[in-house]
Amino acid sequence: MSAEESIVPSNFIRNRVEADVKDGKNAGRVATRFPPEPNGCLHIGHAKSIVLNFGLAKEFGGTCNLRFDDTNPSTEDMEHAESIVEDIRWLGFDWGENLFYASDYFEPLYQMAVRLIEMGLAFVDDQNAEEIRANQGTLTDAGTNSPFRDRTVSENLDLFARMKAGEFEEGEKVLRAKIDMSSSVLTLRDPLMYRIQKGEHPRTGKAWSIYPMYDFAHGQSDAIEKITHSVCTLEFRDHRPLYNWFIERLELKPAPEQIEFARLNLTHTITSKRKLRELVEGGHVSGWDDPRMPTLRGMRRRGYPPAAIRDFCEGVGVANRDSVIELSRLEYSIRQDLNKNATRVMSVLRPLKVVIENFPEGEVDELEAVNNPEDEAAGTRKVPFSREIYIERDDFMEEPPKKFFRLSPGREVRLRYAFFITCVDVVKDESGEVTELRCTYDPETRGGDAPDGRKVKGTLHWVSADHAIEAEVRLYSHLFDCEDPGELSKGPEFIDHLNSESLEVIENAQLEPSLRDAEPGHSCQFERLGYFSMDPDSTKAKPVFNRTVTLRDTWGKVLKKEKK
RNA sequence: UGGGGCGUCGCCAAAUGGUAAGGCAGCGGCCUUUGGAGCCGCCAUUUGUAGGUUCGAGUCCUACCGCCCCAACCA
Repeated sequence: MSAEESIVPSNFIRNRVEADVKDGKNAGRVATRFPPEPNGCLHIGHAKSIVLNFGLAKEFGGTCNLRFDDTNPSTEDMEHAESIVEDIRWLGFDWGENLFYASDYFEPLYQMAVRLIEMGLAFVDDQNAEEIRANQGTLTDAGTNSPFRDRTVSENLDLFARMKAGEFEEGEKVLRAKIDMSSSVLTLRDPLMYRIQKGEHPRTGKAWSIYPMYDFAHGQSDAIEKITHSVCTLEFRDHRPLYNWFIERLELKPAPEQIEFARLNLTHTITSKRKLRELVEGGHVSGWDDPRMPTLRGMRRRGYPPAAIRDFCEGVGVANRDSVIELSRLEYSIRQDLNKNATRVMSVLRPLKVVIENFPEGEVDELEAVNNPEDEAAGTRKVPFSREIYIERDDFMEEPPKKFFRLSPGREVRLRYAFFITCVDVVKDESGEVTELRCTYDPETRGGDAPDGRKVKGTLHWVSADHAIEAEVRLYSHLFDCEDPGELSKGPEFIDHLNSESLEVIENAQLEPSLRDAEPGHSCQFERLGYFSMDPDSTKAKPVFNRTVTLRDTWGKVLKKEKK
């Protein structure tokens, strides 16, 4: 690790942990956990939490457990758990033997509930959901005590045991903590601890007919695993008093400490589980792994390197105030990684044929090209040059504006790693569309430099027409046309803000032949265009490449500005 | 509305009573066989507002303004 990389920005959580370690709290031990619910797909927001939790453990020589929060069998399944495992591994983290499930603790949790009943701190409530809600009170008014609140311990014990035994139907009874129905903290108004669910649990099957609620399960699970710092998002702030209440009453030691931080938000995207699902089910994207999705699977398919995602998550910092990160910050991390690591290749997205009139027909010249100017060890490769080549349509203009220094009639430019060429003629069809360029080349400039020292302003990428591989290229950009699709509570639905140009498919891109043996997942830079990653949809006959991210494009900026 | 949080540059974010880091974005320039990368420079006389305490305040106090979260048998 270089000195540069080792500079981890400080944040309030790291500072807290550091202070705890220094104070000798928990004998200096640090244990965190990442607690996903196996009912959805991991996304960039989860990545931040993963990086934070595993990062803390690593930095302080501790452990980070992966714990599935599987307390609601009606919404959770093992398929999600498996995909989550795969995603976290891909992101680059390892929990060793420390894979746990909240369902591992159903028995001890049940015993804890019994103890609270015995202490007179929990009771079985016969009210149904509507009644409980009605007696909950409002933000300003206290709730009212359940008529069943004063049942005797033995009655509660009996009822709870029978709930467990499956004697009651769903919704018929719940177990609640006896705290304070007039508390201004709503989570303290006799919160539910257990509800009855008759379905099958993916791991425990039919063994239980009662399941603990989040508030009753999470803190104690942390305590059982001897978690020292239980990091969660801001909306759980109000749950902290309850988190601590259970742990204190049950005298669970050492007591874990809940610390809340602000979840990650990104412009031009959404991370709400519900909305993500709507995108998939509504057919607005091709699936959970659509390269436009902010899911880890989507980003993987898009070609985002896991190290870049980690760098991004660390780079944006951790705070306890809501924030929205600009997408450009993510792209910066992606480019930074790929610039160092991706090999360069020349591919033409929108081909324009160029005939080199003075280059002998049938002859092929093998030119040497650098694989990665940022990494000498990446070496060089040979690229075939011949009489007919393709260049990018955008690289030719018949009537060039002032700052355009690519090809135009009479002008000389460099073909990268090859020769200087001069455009001598423009061939058009009846409609006036340019169909072909006739050029001459200067054999003296082989490799790209003129012995007489003359300079050219432009350097173009190109590919030999006879040698090129035809490919499909999918150009992606942000899924939404506004910065905050998630905040459109008033006004149009988020779905109405889908960017109609988030995917452009090019069917006949021409790739450099060295890409012939590439495998899906392979990332490279198409010089002057951007970074691309080979898609699993690829076939031998027709490779498919996804654009991961464009290169920074200062010429594009100039054009945009002049349009205005 | 009761409670809990939070307001530092367009976006993130440091600064823990000692005189406003850094990154992204943006803007200039240098360099360049990628209009990429790299390099150099510019970019908060001021921390939501108004008062107060102090030799000294982004940090402490008061009031006000604004934003977020909480009334699932979800997590």
